[in-house]
Amino acid sequence: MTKRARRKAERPTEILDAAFEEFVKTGYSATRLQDVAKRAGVTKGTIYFYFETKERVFQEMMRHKSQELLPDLERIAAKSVGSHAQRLRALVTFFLGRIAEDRTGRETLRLLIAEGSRFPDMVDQYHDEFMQPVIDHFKRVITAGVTAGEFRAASATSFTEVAVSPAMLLSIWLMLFGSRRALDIKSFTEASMDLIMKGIEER
Amino acid sequence: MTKRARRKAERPTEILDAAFEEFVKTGYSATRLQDVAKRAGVTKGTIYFYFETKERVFQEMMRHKSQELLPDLERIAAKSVGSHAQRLRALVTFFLGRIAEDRTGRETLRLLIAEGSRFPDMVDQYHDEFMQPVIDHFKRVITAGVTAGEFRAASATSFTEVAVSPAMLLSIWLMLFGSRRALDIKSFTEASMDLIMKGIEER
Amino acid sequence: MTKRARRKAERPTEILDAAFEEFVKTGYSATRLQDVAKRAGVTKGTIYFYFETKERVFQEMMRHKSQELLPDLERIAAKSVGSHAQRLRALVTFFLGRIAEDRTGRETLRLLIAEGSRFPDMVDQYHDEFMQPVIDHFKRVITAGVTAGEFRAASATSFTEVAVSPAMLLSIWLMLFGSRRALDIKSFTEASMDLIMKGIEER
Amino acid sequence: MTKRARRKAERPTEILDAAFEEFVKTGYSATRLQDVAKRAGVTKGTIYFYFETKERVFQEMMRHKSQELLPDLERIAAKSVGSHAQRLRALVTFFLGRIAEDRTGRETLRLLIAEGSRFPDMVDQYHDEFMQPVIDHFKRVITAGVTAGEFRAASATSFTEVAVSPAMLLSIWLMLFGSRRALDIKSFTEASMDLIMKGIEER
DNA sequence: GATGAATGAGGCTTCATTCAT
DNA sequence: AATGAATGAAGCCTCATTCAT
Repeated sequence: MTKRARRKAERPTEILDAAFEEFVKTGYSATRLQDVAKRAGVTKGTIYFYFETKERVFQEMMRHKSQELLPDLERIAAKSVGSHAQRLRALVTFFLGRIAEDRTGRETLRLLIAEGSRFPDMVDQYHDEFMQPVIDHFKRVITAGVTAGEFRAASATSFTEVAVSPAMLLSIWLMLFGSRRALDIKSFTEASMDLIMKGIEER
Repeated sequence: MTKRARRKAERPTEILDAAFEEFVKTGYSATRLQDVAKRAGVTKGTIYFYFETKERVFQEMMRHKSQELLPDLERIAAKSVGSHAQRLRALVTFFLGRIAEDRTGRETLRLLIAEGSRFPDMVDQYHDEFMQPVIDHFKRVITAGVTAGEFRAASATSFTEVAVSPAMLLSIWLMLFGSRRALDIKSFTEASMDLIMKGIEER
Repeated sequence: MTKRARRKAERPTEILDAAFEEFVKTGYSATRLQDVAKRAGVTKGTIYFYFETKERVFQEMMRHKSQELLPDLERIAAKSVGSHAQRLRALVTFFLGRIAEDRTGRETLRLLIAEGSRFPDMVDQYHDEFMQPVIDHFKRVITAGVTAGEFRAASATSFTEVAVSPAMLLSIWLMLFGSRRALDIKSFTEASMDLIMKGIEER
Repeated sequence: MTKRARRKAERPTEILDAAFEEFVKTGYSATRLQDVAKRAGVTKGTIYFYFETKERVFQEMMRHKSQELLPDLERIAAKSVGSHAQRLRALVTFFLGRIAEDRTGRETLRLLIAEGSRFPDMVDQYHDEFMQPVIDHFKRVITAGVTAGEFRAASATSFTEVAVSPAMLLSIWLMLFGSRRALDIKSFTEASMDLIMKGIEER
């Protein structure tokens, strides 16, 4: 494959990466495709060669950026061992840690929240392909723990959305306040773990 | 007071209310002041008689809409009675219930998330005047409960941000998925209460 | 006459004076009647009570401000004595001196030049009621001097517009460059006088 | 050079020429870029492709139009021969003749006078790059004539601004009154020449 | 007489999109 | 494939003018 051909094959991705940065910086409406082009090192025309409209660029970018967390989560879940409590701890640790590190995931969520009403399908997709699977991961481990007698059979274990709550707070806090009103991530993670484990364990 | 004077006094609020609806519908950039005007029953020019720029309309609107929850929270906290556990329950119940009912609060948060990078001062203000006070309310009750021996002295009770997590998940879920992917609010509230109370109570 | 009545009678003049300053500062189109009102210590509505439109304010202001130089010139001419050379010297001295001092006259000319194409009648009026009379004043003295044998009978004395030239240069220079590129008015006046007198005197 | 490239190279000039006509017709503030575009045979957007703002269009246009007289003046001065009196005559003849013919130069001056307070740098530039050089041209010839004993050593020859006066009167007269109050240019030139030459010649 | 809230036409400017090269 | 000149719809904002009080 020639260097030129390689570049050609990478163009769309380069454009979507550039689009991500620009959309994050100024939001959908206020972002100029001109700036996306400049950041990607191409010209406006080139963007229109690969994507029909600005909307399309946004949608493809979101699709492109949304598919990174889930595989890792599955990998973690697959190879997790030990008691159910240990497995749940591993899940929580990984998940919160990932959110703390993963700026892309947070910004994707931000864009989803910001532009959701303009792109309802995208929101549905985010729910079905990310949110619900994440909740289900938790549900699987927790339900197994209940069956095994490690966790209480109660509303806290049957409605696992609540176990994901700390992750959501962390996401929003980091995207909103970032460094301006810093959050002690380590303490927050410990507190979350403490609350969740003590909250569901059988006595 | 004459009819004219009465109108003048009410105009700014009418405009800000209309602005809220429009900004919520399409976001800051994509909202036309023209439409805000129409919704408020005035013309473009009138908006500029009361507010300098579109940015100013947005900021004033956010300020106007942000100051509704806190007083109620304080009222609840003030007149709460019983054990610390009972008081915490009352707080959680009120808070989640309020989020479920209060579309305005959720949409305000949505706008803050969406346009935060454009209005950093607004974000700081939101943290200082809303987020932190809410956390502090929880901290006060929980800390008192720890002192009284009702709650465990542990990370879950020292880092009270985590107790607010369910509220954040509920907010985001409702603003994002709304009716499209309904959440059983009653069950979620029960699960949250269950997790929090069991998670922090002394055994 | 009551104080109120007196104020009332002065209002139009106050407005025109304010209008002069504002129009001078920003030109006809860019001047806001709002600012004129504020400077005059009234509100927009009041201006419209006295004048039909912005155009009218401008026209009346120009009429108001244009009628100050001529009477003085006539007074000087009337009471001038001595040889024709002495009388011409007096005229030149007064005229250049007056231009140097009279910011109003210069700014009026500036506005006329700037907005002339919008107000052709105003230009005609300026010519007929100011420019031509000034030239005629010079012509009267110079022609008398020629008849008396003091001045040469030549084109320089028959086409007296040329004797007014230095005044025009001074006007434009002061209005354009003002203090930024200062002109030595005393030297300029001397040079003008020298040129004119030596240029037309009989030998 | 392709057709497209040729257009691109010519566009800015075409736009500035169109801008000149429109600004002359209605002044800076009242001129619509829309009309400039139409006259240039393009659309609004195209103007903004080449120039940042309306102000910029005006400034570039003034720069573009201001640089036409001086080179000719220098050419005339360079190849002038004969006595100093003859050389001065040539200069005056050329200068007044040029002003009479050169509508562009007069309109440029008109715009400068009209909009000078909005564009002070432009005024300074006009002084430094046009006014002063012209005066210096006259000064050079006259001073040489004084040294050679042809002209008197007096204020009229040391302060050469005065020798430029007739040109200024002619400019203003033509731009203000134009055809409405016609001036006999030939007679005016003769009278100017007569006054200047007799006014400075040694006897 | 005077006020100033309200109007709405109109101008500057931006930017998604097109298309000839 | 890629460019970038050109378009023109659309939005923010201004301000002359009106008119109820």
